[in-house]
Amino acid sequence: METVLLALSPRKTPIQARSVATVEAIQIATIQVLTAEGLGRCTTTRVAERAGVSVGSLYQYYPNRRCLLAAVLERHLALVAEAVERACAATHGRTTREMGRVIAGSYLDAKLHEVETSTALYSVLEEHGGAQLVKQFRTRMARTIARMLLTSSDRRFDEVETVSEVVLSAISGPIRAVLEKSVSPNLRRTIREHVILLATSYLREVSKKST
Amino acid sequence: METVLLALSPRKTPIQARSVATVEAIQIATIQVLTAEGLGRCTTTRVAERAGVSVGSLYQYYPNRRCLLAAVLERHLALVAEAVERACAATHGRTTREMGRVIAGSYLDAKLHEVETSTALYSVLEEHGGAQLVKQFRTRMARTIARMLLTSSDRRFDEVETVSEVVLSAISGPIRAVLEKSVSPNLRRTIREHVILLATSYLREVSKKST
Amino acid sequence: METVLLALSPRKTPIQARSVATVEAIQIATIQVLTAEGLGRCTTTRVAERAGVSVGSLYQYYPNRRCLLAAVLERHLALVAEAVERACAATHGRTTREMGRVIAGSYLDAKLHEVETSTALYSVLEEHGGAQLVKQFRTRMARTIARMLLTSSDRRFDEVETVSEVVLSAISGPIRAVLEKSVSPNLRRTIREHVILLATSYLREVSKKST
Amino acid sequence: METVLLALSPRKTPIQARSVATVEAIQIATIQVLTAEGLGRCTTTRVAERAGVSVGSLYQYYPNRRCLLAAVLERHLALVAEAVERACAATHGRTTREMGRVIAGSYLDAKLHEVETSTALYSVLEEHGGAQLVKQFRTRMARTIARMLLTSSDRRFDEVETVSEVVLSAISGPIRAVLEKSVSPNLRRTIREHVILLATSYLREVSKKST
DNA sequence: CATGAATGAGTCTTCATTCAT
DNA sequence: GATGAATGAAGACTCATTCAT
Repeated sequence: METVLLALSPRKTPIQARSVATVEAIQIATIQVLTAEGLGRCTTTRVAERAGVSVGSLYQYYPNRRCLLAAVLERHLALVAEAVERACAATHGRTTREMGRVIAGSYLDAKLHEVETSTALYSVLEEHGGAQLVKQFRTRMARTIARMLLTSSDRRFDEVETVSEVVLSAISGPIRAVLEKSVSPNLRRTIREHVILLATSYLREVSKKST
Repeated sequence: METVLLALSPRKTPIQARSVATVEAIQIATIQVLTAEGLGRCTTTRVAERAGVSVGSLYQYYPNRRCLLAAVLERHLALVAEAVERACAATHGRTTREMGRVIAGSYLDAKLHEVETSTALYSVLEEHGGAQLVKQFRTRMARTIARMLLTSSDRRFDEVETVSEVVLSAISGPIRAVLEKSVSPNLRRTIREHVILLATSYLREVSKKST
Repeated sequence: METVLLALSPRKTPIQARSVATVEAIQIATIQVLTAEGLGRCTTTRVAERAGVSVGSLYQYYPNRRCLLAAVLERHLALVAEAVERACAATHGRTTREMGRVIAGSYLDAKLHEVETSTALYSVLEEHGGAQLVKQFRTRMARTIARMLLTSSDRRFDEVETVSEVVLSAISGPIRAVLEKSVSPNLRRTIREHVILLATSYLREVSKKST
Repeated sequence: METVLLALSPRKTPIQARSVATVEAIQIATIQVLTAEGLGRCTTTRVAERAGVSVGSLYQYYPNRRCLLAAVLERHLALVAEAVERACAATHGRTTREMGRVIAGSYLDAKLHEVETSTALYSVLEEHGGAQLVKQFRTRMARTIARMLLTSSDRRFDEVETVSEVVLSAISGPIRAVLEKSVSPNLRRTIREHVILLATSYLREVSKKST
């Protein structure tokens, strides 16, 4: 619903322009409230207030709180997934080392790019079908990664499915830690390297040299 | 909180024994309700009912809902941490490979040992200071691991702090995935191996051979 | 209200024709929504949507929801009243038995003729001044009946007022029952006969033979 | 639920006494609010306020508004049904005329006995499954009446089922009219006689002399 | 100490109505 | 005139917490 509104709106007739602005404002407000107050206090009223619209308007675009949260989460996940997919697409046929680098790097960067949102949304994960959404997007990304791994120029993988799911989930742990603690740029860079190391060394370990 | 209560009751007179039983019942009930109904519907009334006591009694032991949840979470984290610490203690002076194996294995096993609890508690993490508790316990475990790594018989580590935090958080990602999806015992074993691989290969990569 | 609008538009210029069509559509939509969703969920928005017009337009014709409902109810009551009145007019001077037959029959038939509407509107009765409207129309019908009874060829009535009000209200009970239960055509015919019997026997009982 | 609470409470322990009082207060308040404000404005908040308790208490005894209204309606219907049944039981074996008199009389008296309640509840009929409740109780009463009619000392009935349902519903129409208009005691008495006449003449008409 | 009835602030959600376009 | 986005008051319902018994 909301995705549709956002996705397709090449022509913004005056009326729709207002709507789009409202929806946008609500999305942003949701993240702000989430960050400032926490999931528990992220009420529809507060979101609407922060967005500068009435509750009624909020409900015009989202059937209920659950869907609002899910929509915001989904949007974020989609952005991250797309970033990773773009990076993977550009790395087909390269070495496994480069692939590991790309996986860890693009994921980390995408998340860091919207730190606020990422952090705010962790709380939404466990409820509102958030877990399911994450699973869905993770599967989608894992598939992309698996496809890429099969094109490695120097190594051959068995069980690409499992392997890609494991790298992905392994990476997200440290990333989360980085996001939540406010680490110094320096330490952040160090950790970035470690995460890449984690990915590359694991990938090498579970693959065989291809002649 | 609850730990405190327990800690302060070395002598169990009949009356105190009852208290302990009640506290125990409440803890268990909390997890059950959490599992069955979700954090949102995990109300003090429901927990008390399930535990077979009155709400009033519940409030005798926990000043409020927040503390109840925190106590349950803390207890779980403590169990896991202790398991990992025990395992680490028994692996001082061994090879890095064995250490990686032990870290991943003990953590995974401890979590799997009380799957229900682990899964139920994920939702509590983001609220009620759960994140902080987790951070605290993770730091404690990371420290234990760091100490162990320094005793490695075959390898030398720089930045043990960072390394141990990274392994730990890297491991928890896949573990969580295993817990949430109900995977077949077979796949579970496969993943277990992969997680161990992940840990050992990373540890080798970030260390140097010690002469 | 709506009746007024209709009354005042003998000439139907193209524009007014559209208005009439719109009003008609709204009336029908109201009954449909009432039937499908119940009074509580019969909102102006839903009615407008069903009628294929905007809420704004609906408010062009009816100042508020209350009036809309009242108008629909009034229209229905008027139809029934007119049917009964026509039947009565054609029965002046006949026997009391025929009169009872006509009262019960015409009322029942008029109601059955638009079962949907009748049933849907029961819920409107108790609110929106519905009760008052009903009272008003019932009085009007009772008066018509009273006038007819006085022309009976074979019987003489005292208290025609009371008598006609009693028949009328007595008849409506069973009719309603027929409307609400979905009875078989067979049983329906049986009940029809009984209702007629009810009316005729009562009328005979409360009247005296006229010499 | 509520019926149960009321029905069985031979021993009123202190604690229950409070509950019973609360429930009673809520029931009364409901009728008062219904009378004073109408179904539409009969909100749970208002009822609670009028009853001098908190909304929370109301919801302790009734799961939702619907059930509250249904409970009040049911209680009233039960009272009326019982009155009619008692009267019928005492009239087995008598003449049909006496039976008609008893049916109409007891029904009318029972309703008049709690005019306020009766009137207030008409609005509840059409919603909240009220219609169904009424149908249920009417069926119960009709059955009682049917059984009685079969014992008539002077007349034989075919289709007792239909007959008793028709009398019952026929009677309720005028009764309602009496309740809603505030008629003079005099007219009320007149109408009472007419209703009885209605019942008796119909019963005679649909039966045959038994030898 | 245990109990569980009572409280009422705080949620989500709906809907009649208005008014800028 | 038509439209439908925006409004916000109001309602149903929940639940952490207290306290008289």
